[in-house]
Parts: sequence; C-alpha cells; structure tokens
Amino acid sequence: MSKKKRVTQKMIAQELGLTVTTVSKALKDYPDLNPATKKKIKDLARKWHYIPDSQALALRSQHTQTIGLIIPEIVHFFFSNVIQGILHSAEEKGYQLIITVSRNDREIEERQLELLYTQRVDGVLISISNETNDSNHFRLLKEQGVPVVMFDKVLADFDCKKVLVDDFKGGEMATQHLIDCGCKRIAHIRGPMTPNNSIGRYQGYLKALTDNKIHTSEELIKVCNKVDYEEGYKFTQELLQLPDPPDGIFAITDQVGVGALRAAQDLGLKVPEDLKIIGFSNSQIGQVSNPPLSTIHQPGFEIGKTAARLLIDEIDLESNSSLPENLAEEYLLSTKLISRGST
Amino acid sequence: MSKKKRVTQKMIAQELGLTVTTVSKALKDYPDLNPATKKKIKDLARKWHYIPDSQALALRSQHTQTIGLIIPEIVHFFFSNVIQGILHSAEEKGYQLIITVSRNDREIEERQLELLYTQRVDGVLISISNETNDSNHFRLLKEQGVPVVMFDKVLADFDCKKVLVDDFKGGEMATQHLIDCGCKRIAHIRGPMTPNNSIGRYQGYLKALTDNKIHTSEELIKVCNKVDYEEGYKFTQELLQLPDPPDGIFAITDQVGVGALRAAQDLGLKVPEDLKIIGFSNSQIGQVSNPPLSTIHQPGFEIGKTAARLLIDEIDLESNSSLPENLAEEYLLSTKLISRGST
DNA sequence: ATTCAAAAGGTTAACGATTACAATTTGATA
DNA sequence: TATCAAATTGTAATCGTTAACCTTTTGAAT
Repeated sequence: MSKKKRVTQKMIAQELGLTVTTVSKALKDYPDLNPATKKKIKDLARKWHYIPDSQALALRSQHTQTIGLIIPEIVHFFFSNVIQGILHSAEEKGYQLIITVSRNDREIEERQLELLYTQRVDGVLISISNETNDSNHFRLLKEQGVPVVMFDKVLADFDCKKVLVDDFKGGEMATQHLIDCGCKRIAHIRGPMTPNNSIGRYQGYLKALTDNKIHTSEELIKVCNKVDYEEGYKFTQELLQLPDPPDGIFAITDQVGVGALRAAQDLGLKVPEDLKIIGFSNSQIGQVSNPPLSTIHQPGFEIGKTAARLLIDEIDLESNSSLPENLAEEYLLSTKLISRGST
Repeated sequence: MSKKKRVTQKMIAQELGLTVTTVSKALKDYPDLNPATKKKIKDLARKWHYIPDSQALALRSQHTQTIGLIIPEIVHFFFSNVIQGILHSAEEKGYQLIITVSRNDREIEERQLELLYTQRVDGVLISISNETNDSNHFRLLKEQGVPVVMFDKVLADFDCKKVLVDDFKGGEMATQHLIDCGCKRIAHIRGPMTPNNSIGRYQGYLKALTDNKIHTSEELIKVCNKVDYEEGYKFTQELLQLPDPPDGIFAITDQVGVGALRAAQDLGLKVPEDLKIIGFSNSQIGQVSNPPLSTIHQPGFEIGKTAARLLIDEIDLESNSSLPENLAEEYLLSTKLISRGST
C-alpha cells in the first residue's frame, strides 16, 4: 500500500541540496539563476512528475482558476448545451467548472451561492431559479467584488452582464412563420408569468399578431406552470374543443409543442394540414417527432460560450486593474427559425 | 468601488483583542474557552458573516471536499441523469463537483485526469472514453491513493469499484420481449465492438435467441459507429430491404430506435403491426415518438448516486484508516422493461 | 501559607508556493 | 589592492487555518 507522497518543491530542494526558493524560481524561469542549476531542477521535476498544488497557489494568489455555475436543472437539453459552451470557454482560458443545481428553489440557490463563495470561485455564472425575484443573496459576492454573469433567466434589478436569447424576436418569428403558413387564428401556450423569457416570447407573439392586424383573444392564450409535455397535451385538447378552434399553435417549448402535436393527432386532426404547430428551443425531441416539429433555434452552446468568456474577461480585468468598467450590458443572441414538417 | 476585504479569523481576533488561535477554537467549539469569550467571538463572526476559506482548509487538511467527474459527453440524456444522481450524493455528504468532458478522446481524458489531480480532488468518477483501452494514465492517481470509481463505461483491467447497468440482462429482456410479442425474426442494431455495454447488450440478445431456439443470422446484425438517429434510419432501411426482412428490431439506444421507427414508417410499414421495435435507455425521445417506443430503462440517476456514494465512502475510509479494503467490486444495477406502443 | 491543578488564553510550526529583500561569492575595474 | 557590481543563492514573511504544546492566572485543598 506504499502510498507515495505527492511530490513538492521541498522534496526536490532536499534532493538537490537547495532551498525551496531556488526550486520555485527555477520552475518559474526566473532569470537570475545559474542555467545549470535551473536545468538540474527542471529535470528532476519532470522525472518525479512534479505538479504544483493549486490549493497552495490559490491561498497565496487569492485566485482559484475556478468558476461556479448555478442552473435550475441539469436534465435539460438546453442547459446541457450551455454547459458544453461554458466548458469550451473555460478550458480555453484554463479555468475549472464547479456545477450546482438550484432545482428552481430560491433557498437552494442561496445556499449554492454561499457554497461557491466558500469555495472561493473567481466568478459565478447563473441562470436564476423561477422562484427568485430579488437579488439580496448576491450581496455577499457583490461586496467582495466576485464577478457574476447571468444568462437565460436573469434578474432585471441586478447590475451585471447578461447573456440572453432574443426571446422577443424569437416569439415574433415563430408567430410570423405561422401567419406566413396561412394561419388566421393562432393560439399561444405560454410559460409562467414572471420569467423574462416567457414574457419575451409572449410579447413577440402579440407583436406579430398586431403587425398583421390579427385580433388577439384571451381564450387562445394558455399559461403553463410546469412547462412540459403533459401541459402541452392538456391545453391543446382544451384549445381544440373551443367553438372556434385555432389553426396554429405557438408553444413555449418543444416539449409542450410535441404534447400539442400528439393531442391534435389523438383528436384526429392532421398536422400540418388542419393545425400548424411551432415550438421553441430546437431540442432533440422535435427533430424526431412525426411530423418533425418546426421550432426556433435557441443557441445554448453560444450562450454558454459567451457568458463564460465575458465572465473570465471580467475576472482577468478585475485582477489587473480595479477600474470600474461598464457592467450591466445585455448581450442578445439571435434565434433562428427552423421550419419542419409541422408547419 | 470599496471592495470590502473578506472576513478572516484574524480580523475578528484583532477587533476583540484576541489571537487567531482563540478565534479558531471558539468557532470549532473547543471546550477550554471561557463561554463568554466564545459567545463574543461567535456573535461577531455571525454579524460580520464570517465564512471559512476552503483553500486554507484544504492546504492544511489535504482534503478539498471536491470530487472530479469525467464523462465522454455532456449533451446526453443518460449522463445528465447520472450527474443529477452524483450531485444528489455529493450534496448529501458536503462535496462539490468539478465536471470535465473527454469528448471520447483518449488524450483529452488523460489531460483532464491530470487537471483534476492538480486541483487535488479527493476522488474521481469516470466513464471511460470509447477510445481508451488501457489504464496507464491512472497510474498517478493510483500511486497517490486517490480513489477512483468507474461507471457505465469501465476498464476491465483497472482495479477499482465499478457501477454498471446490467446490459446483458437488459439485452436479454429486450429481445425476450420481442419474442413474447410474437417476433420470429429479430434484428439487432448494435453499438461499436469494444465498449462493454454494447457487448453486453449484444450477448444478451444472443442469449435470448438461443434460449428460444431461434436461429441467429449475420445479416440481421448491424454495427453502429456513431450510434445516432441517422444510423438507426439507415440500417433499418437496409434490414427491411432484405429478401427475408425482420419482424422485430432491438436497437442499442432509443435514438437509434426512433430512427428505425421512422425508417419503417417511411417505407409504409405499420409499427407495431408489421414491425416491432424496442430501444434502450428510456430517454425522453422515446416517450414522445409516435407510437411511443418500448425500451429498457437504464437508471442513470441511481448509477450516479451509487457511484458517488461509493467514492465518498472510500474517501472517508481512506482518511480514517489506511486499511486496504476490497476494491474491484462490481455493482450491477438492474434494468427494467418499459413496454409501450412500438411492440 | 504552601502546593498543585484546572481554567483560559497564547506561541509557534505547519500545510505548499511565492517574492521582496538580503547575503554571499566572483570577477572586473580603477 | 581596494572597491563595486553582477551573478547566484538564501532568509523570512505571507496567504488563512489548525493543533500540539506552553504560560499565566485563579482558587481550592492541605
């Protein structure tokens, strides 16, 4: 079981009859060392496979090269893509990623934030929980000057960089697409009342209708709570049983959209002939439904990549100068219409 | 911009005219302190919102309360569930999770392993990349006594705990189910030749056929490379154009299964009447296909939960005693048949 | 009054690495 | 030869926290 001790500079110094200082300098290529000594040290370090201890480095430099992430849920196509984007940028700049999940619970979110603070992450990326509508729990990080970047679900009253999908335009595009396909009476199965993206998509929907002088109607708007397949199914059943049913449905997500698709088919309707449906997100689920679901592509990877990049830039800036830079910028990433069999 | 300094024990000590030692003792509830002093310290710590610095703790204790994860890809329903399970156990035991992705590349896997080592994670969870078939890169961790637990895709020749799905039984169940539904000629669209899980499922398939005295045939077995929707579609087209086409298909994943479903429908076949199809994994995609896909449930959450728990137990044991315990155990989690419209 | 122990707090070294600031040696210049 | 600077290595403090081991004070038992 002879568990070898981890190789430290001290061990190298002892072996060569030198001080830790000299070893440290050699490994960091200080100019004021005898090249011969430097070589000896480097050779031994390589031979013994010396790897610096990031804990010690962090203690001294006050930087951990680590960023923290808080998302509402992890089993989710969109967030998986976001994580992939974040990892892309993080790797590029030599940062590690600690992942936590808030389960859409304001209290857990607060605890995770504190844990990340304890871990001394250099910055935090967060997509806010649905329950959260104030930013008090960010005070600690703010005071300490730990940069925060919010993405997807953001807090209007918190002063930081934000990376968003242009939900408004996306909603408008989706609705306009239905109109272009000949729909006259368009329903919207929307998300909960508070999160910014469900509001944005809803407003885009209204805009498109108004622009095309189509009358909006209360009975054609359904509000999801859980935003899943079942709700899509249920609300579509309701919509199709109206005296004057819709001929187009814009669903807040692909999940909901596929639920709608299924409900329509179960009621004997043909999609897209009798009813056209469009979703939002471009998740796998819509690619393989029958017919495949038209949707609005939401660039998860790009969001993650951009958010992480902005965060790391801010971290690097922070440690170089302490100039107050312009915060509170919003980065709107554009969506793309993907037209498939359902419209 | 007055960036407040992080509260340390030193600051508390200064404020109260005490030493850091006393503060440390108070916060750790040592018995040999004047209760009054202890209270003063604790009160101030709370008031100033003191939070210990885990970097300093880690340096001293040589434990980071952090585990590292390496998976081949992140945008994946199964792995998302695994992560959720891992987070569940990690949170329970007060551990943080650092996530990395190997992109199924042996070299990246090696680098990630080294990075995790640098980060001084207390243990590593890994699902091996498809490319990897030796365990040389684990030597460093092994020497240092850093526990490793492998899950899902494991390395036979590496001595550590392993958490697996019972792919063999799963494959057998899937095939048996097709037989029970009346299939006489069953095809298998399998995964690549090396990973243990694709082999296990394949062998389960063979077992079921043999047990039921059904003749196996080379032409009914297709080998995937990328294991996706497209391959499922393509191979099913080929299978259905055979002189004597199959009446049942066991697909290695739900992705592939849905591809198969679609190919069959596009060729004018009715599922399940003309052809029965079963997948593997129980991913979302199969729940919403039309008809919904029968499948074998692969308990991602449980795998993650179990693997993380085993790892953390091993870490805790390691630091208490250094008794060599029984490694190399395999934990087989059982699968479950989910029968839906496609069979 | 003397002795001793419990109570309460402090000293110091340690974890691993970095760095400002010596200290020593060497060789060149005046 | 005396002086000084360059070359090379070492000393010590620091980051935040802990813990083994002292020191001082207090008061009780003899």
